[in-house]
Formats: sequence, C-alpha cells, structure tokens
Amino acid sequence: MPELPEVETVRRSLTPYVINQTIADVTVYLPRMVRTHDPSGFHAHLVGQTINDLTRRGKHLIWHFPNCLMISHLRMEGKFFVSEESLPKMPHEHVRIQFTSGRVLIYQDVRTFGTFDLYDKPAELSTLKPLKDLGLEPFDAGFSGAYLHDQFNTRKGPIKPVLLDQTIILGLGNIYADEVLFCAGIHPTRKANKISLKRLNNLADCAKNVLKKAIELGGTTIRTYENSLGIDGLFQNELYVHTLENEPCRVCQTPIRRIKLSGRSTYYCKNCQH
DNA sequence: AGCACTGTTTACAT
DNA sequence: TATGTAAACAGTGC
Repeated sequence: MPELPEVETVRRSLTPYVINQTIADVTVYLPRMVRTHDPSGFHAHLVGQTINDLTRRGKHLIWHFPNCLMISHLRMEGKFFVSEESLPKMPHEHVRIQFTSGRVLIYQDVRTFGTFDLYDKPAELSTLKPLKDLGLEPFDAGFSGAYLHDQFNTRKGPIKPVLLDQTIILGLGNIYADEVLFCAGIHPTRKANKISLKRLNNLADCAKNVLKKAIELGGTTIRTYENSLGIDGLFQNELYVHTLENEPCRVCQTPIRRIKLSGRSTYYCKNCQH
C-alpha cells in the first residue's frame, strides 16, 4: 500500500507501538527480502536493539536503532501488523520481530516484493544505497515549479511517467500522479519539457496539496488493500480520475478516460486536462 | 482456461 | 541519456 501518504500513515500508526521497544527475536521466513544480510546476520544485528525512532523518506521507512538503521520498503503490497501476543505464522508472513514486552511486529506481503536493508549508522542518511539517488519530496524546501522546470528539461516524453521517477519527485505513485495531473489541469501525455513554468508552479502546489489531503485522510484504500492496523484510509472518496474510467468527471461530467503510459494505467479527463 | 490487471522498482535493450 | 519492456510474485476478475 505504498505511495507517500500510505507510507506516512503506516509510520504514524506504527510509531506508538514500536518506539522504545526492544527486540528479543527476529525471524526471516523469506531470506531474499533482506538484501544486505543473511537471516543469521540480520538476527545478530537486531536482537537487543531498541527502536529509537521511525522516520520516512519517500516511500521508504527508516527504523533507527542505537547501532544501526533498517530501511524497509513495502513495494506493492507490504503491510505491517502489530499484535500484543504471539500468534501462529500468518499467511504471507515473511518477517517477524518479537519485542521483549511480548508485543510482535509482523510483516506480510502477498507478492513478496518488499525489501529490508540494514546499515551501520551513517553520517548522512542520503549516502545509503536505497536513498542516495532520490529526488525532492513535495514537502522539501527547494521543491517548486522552478525545480520541476529544471528537472524536466531533458524529458521529451509524456509527463505522467516522469512524475513516477523517484529521482525527480519523491513519493508519487500511480494513484497520486494521476490525481496531481488532474488538479493541475495537465494532460498526462503532454511533453514534460514543453510545460510552462507557470503551469509547473501550479503542478508543484497541486503535488503538495493532494499529498497533504491524502495524509490527513489516512491514504487511499482501493481493491483489497488496507493499512497496517487493518483500518482503511478515506482518500478514495476524494479521487477525481484514478480508477474512475467511464465515470462522469466530478467537475464537467465528461467520462473519464483510461490509457496506458509506460505500462501503467493512466486516468484523466480530456475536457479538464490539456 | 487464459489473459489482463494490480498503490513498485530494477535490469536490460534500444 | 532517456525511455520502454519484462521481470520479480501472487492473487483477482473477466
């Protein structure tokens, strides 16, 4: 369930349950999910460590320990789940962290794309491999229409796939890219490097506003997805185009269209977006 | 049954 | 370089 608002929702909901918890045991059922260590090395580094903080960069969760960092990514369908008592292994459970308090943190992932990385504490977070090539989040200082104008300079193709490029804008995925483009009135196939600074200023504002609203509503729940604690987000009620093929546009009643761009379904209103 | 589709990212080809 | 495609995988729906 991972675009920036969903990951932020996971971070916020998990935080009170994991901060100051000390790890008693770690079980990795699917070793390839841990990319930096084998299961015994992962276990050895984490047991006895206390979680000091849980932060986020883009769609990555960053778990802070006294002696190391764990960076996890939910990819398509990763979910964390907290239990106050030990449970039998759950379907699609791949990692379990047992705390000394008796509390348990379980990672479930039907498609098994999620990842865990463990690193020694660096001087700069941005030097770590999963984070080093990432662009600016819409909430970062420096994110602006001018920044986008500069970054889009070499991008001759449709803007939609460019919005998904995490080395430029950090945190947008397929849902919010469509919604941000609708908000900005920009057609998804418009060439990125041909969009005026004025329109990119508007796009930058839309990115901030759409993500802010989505975070406030606990993210988007569509299809079978739900957030970490089993509670649905509410932003699906605020969608204007994504998943709404053939539905009348909420603004002008024109049926919403769906096309494919770089292999991803892309929804837009041909009347509102140019 | 078989294919298309899925909130992501990566390697690889052109 | 930039961009498109396939792949990692499992499940759902038509």
